[in-house]
Amino acid sequence: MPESHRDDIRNLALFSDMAEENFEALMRGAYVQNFPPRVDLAVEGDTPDFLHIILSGSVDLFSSWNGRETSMATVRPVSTFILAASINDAPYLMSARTLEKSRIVLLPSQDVRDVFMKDGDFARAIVTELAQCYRSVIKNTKDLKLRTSLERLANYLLRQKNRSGSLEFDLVMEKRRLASFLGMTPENLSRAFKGLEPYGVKVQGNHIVITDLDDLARFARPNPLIDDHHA
Amino acid sequence: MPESHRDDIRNLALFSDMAEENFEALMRGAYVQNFPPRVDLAVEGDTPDFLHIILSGSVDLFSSWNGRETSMATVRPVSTFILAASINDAPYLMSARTLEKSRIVLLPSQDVRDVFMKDGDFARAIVTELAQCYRSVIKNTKDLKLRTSLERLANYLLRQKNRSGSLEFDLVMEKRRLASFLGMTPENLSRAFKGLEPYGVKVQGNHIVITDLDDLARFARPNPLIDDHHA
DNA sequence: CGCTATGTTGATCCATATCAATAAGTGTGG
DNA sequence: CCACACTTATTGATATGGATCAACATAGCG
Repeated sequence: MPESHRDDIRNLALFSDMAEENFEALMRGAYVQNFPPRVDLAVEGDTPDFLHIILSGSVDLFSSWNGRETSMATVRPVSTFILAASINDAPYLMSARTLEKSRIVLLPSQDVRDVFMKDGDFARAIVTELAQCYRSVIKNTKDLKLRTSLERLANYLLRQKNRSGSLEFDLVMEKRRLASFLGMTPENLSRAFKGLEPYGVKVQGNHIVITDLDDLARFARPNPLIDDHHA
Repeated sequence: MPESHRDDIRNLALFSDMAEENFEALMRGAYVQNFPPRVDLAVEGDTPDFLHIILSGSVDLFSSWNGRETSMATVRPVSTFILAASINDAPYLMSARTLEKSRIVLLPSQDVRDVFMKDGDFARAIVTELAQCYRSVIKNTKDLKLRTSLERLANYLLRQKNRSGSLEFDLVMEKRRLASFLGMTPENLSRAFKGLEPYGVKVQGNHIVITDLDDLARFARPNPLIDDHHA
């Protein structure tokens, strides 16, 4: 594995505090792989052979039931995914698929569990990571249960505005997937964008311009306990 | 604190592996309190002063936004709640309220974090607990996004059947709260119960009888990756 | 025993899904 | 580089799941 990747991983909060020898042990068993778009990395129900770390590209986490499918999250560099399943040695609850060409590190789950058992600092870092994941999912549940689809879209756009730091930005995923992520159909998303026009949202393709932030915020009523990710 | 409570807590997976002296340290700062029904134990947004352990009774975890409210989970003995917020020292994402007369242990969050920092076994136990919580919420999200309310109710009844080990059981919560938990209105729940009659579900008050398990299961299509809690 | 909260039922309304048709991209191979 | 195929996005018409409103019934509880 190239030195630069090693450093990227080492700098992740999850790995930055652990003993050097334990980190080395993990890296010895790790390997990096490049995947083309639309490759299945994991299927829900499978046992987690590897903890995944995404170095570049993006990965969709999604779930299916009874012929229906929904997008649960998008993973972007540099971060890990399916940590809970790896640690618990329990079946994946979500499938993972590359959205674009992606470079991914695979750490054998058994190695991760071995180091977890002997390195208290690693265990503590995992706690922090899982607590954040847990809180993110809770926020997502609140978003789903307490808001209409129009409100979810409005707040999503405000979050994207904050991430980009600008009132103009491009959507980071296909509208089709955004709809699924927000829990609606593509048709409904299309109409929802139209429905936000009166509140100062302009849409051209995947380019968004917020022309009246106050108006949009007044409608969306963003709330840190739902919308501030990593808080 | 009475010896019997001490043992109940010590036997929780979260506390069973930690060093005796650290457990004692936690217990020294702990105190037990009895609450009547409908008492607010925590309000979302508050900073987590205590990790709560429920010894008897039951507690509702719920969230609000913009005048709407939804029940997120029910906590029953013996287990802890709002662990993620306590460890992260981040604001509560859910409010907590006793549903009935409840006996609850309060552990100062600072003590918990102190022991967490020095006891690797405790840290590992927290990982296991959080990983389970995380997976539960993910399952809940899948339930919400992939199923209609009728399907959610059908699968809920099958889960209750498994917990009780019998085709006849009583609902463990008010229908009003069950509706909120399942993401529907009380009126809709009432009609959903009616809608399950053709599949062999009999309802009298809060007593449920499943008269045709196969038929109900054929409609509900339960799935371990959504419905098997603690798996 | 009444008071109050919960549960049911009916009528209606609204949000969202579905179905269908078209348009607009996007990628591929000739 | 273009033509074709295929996927995605949009728009309209319609259906339906679920919410809301209102009336009434029921059950705990003081």
